[in-house]
Amino acid sequence: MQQAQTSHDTLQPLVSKLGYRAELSAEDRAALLDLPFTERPLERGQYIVREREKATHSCVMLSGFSVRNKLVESGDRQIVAIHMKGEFVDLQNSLLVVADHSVQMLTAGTIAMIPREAVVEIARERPQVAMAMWIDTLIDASIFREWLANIGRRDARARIAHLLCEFFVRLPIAGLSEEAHYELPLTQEQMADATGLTSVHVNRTLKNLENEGLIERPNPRAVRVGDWKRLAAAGDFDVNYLHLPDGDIAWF
Amino acid sequence: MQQAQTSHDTLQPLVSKLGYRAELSAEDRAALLDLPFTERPLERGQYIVREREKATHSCVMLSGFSVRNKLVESGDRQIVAIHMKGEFVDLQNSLLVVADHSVQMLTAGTIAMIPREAVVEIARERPQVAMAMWIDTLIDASIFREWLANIGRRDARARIAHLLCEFFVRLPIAGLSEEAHYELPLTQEQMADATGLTSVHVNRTLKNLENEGLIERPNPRAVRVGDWKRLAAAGDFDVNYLHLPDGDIAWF
DNA sequence: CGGGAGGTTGACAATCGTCAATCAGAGTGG
DNA sequence: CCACTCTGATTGACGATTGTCAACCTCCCG
Repeated sequence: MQQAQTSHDTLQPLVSKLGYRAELSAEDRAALLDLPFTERPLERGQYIVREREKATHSCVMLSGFSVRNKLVESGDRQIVAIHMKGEFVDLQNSLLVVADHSVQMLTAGTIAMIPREAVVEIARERPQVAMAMWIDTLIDASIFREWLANIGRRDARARIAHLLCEFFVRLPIAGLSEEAHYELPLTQEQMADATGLTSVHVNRTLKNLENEGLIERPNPRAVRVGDWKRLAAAGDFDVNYLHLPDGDIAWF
Repeated sequence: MQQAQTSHDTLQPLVSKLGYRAELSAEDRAALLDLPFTERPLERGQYIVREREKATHSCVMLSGFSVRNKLVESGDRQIVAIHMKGEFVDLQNSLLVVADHSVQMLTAGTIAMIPREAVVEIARERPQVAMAMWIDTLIDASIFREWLANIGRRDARARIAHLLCEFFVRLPIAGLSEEAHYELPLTQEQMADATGLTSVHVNRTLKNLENEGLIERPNPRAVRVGDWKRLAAAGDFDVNYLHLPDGDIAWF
């Protein structure tokens, strides 16, 4: 079943992630690693799925960042989620058949494409795998809800602070940063699309957070958290919505 | 397993709904109807689950309306979903253990409370039921994404029009209205909490839609759709995100 | 060296929020 | 039947957060 060009461990990031969601037996893990897939390198800006198309595969991020976004009539874009290594990007699109949003690469990276039928089959055969994927979907939904509250009821300053906090927590868990600084994979315009603001206002808000010492920015894209407590307070940030396993939330 | 005071058909609205999501055998349906539950009448404003609490039951709406909401630090409320008859209200809360949002009755109504373990068990034993519930969760998430785009990237007029369109489509499917008019279960303040606006602005926006003939309002809570095409256009409304079975979307 | 994408800044406009008063309708007790 | 009260709807005046427009800057890359 396996593609020749890839090793048997390619899907390991996925297995690790799902292993947090539900107890998986050795057989469950082996079955996941044995899922058929095609590895595909993608460039920055490339589309994985387009709104209204029928998706035939589910994708797992192996490296790089991607976003899910929707277009509104005015032509404006709303980014509804950001995905990183190990995450399942469009279970929804392939199970729901007609995609209700697009998925686009934010940076260059690689994905593993798993045929829709293989996902359905493993879910049918292995209840614990199905449960883990279901819980993964539930956590996705929890993040959407938090974003709704963020965009609907917080001002620009809090929205940006909240987004920075979310990266600050999620990146190290995906093994993508250490210590208190990281490189943002988003342009200011993309941050605007994620927070319901404009790029101009995002720029001003970042400057503001910097002036007050909540963050430092060695360069426009790098963020160093100057004062975690104050940043979290400014963003009204409470990790609960990420539903992290106990071990990961020790210090937040 | 069944509670004495309730009939064997009480959960039928749930079975019908899940039956749309995936093929269910007669045994699957019987197993769902046999789920243990407690029927509970609730008053307007009563809480079913509170943020940060541990939920022990999943609830199915039997009558009335409920909302899921989150509070932000300023004390403002964001309504993230509205539920009606037949819908599973907090699968998420019970599987994720710690609730990331509250669930509150919008009107008086009754719910069926199913113990968390019974839900997990039926999902483990019956792959098709698990699949249906999973897909249900995916559709919930699709609605969250549409709301994100609505709140993040549309102006007040479009947000309100979109909300009215969503009710206009969902109510008859739940068997709760006919023809082109319905009674809104939301106060204007609640509409504001659902759209990220203020009640004052909701009021002005409704007047505006009325003046332009997109809707009529025999009384403040009743809505009669005056011109569906123009209302849908004003709200940038596209039913796709509700992922309705083909039979239901004929005329939208 | 030139081009382009993205970041930064200022002046100005507008959507939307705040505050506060008034109104309409439903329920309640006398 | 009539105050009385309470919630929700309505309206106006005013203010502010955020958007628009446009210029310029900076860095990277071919």
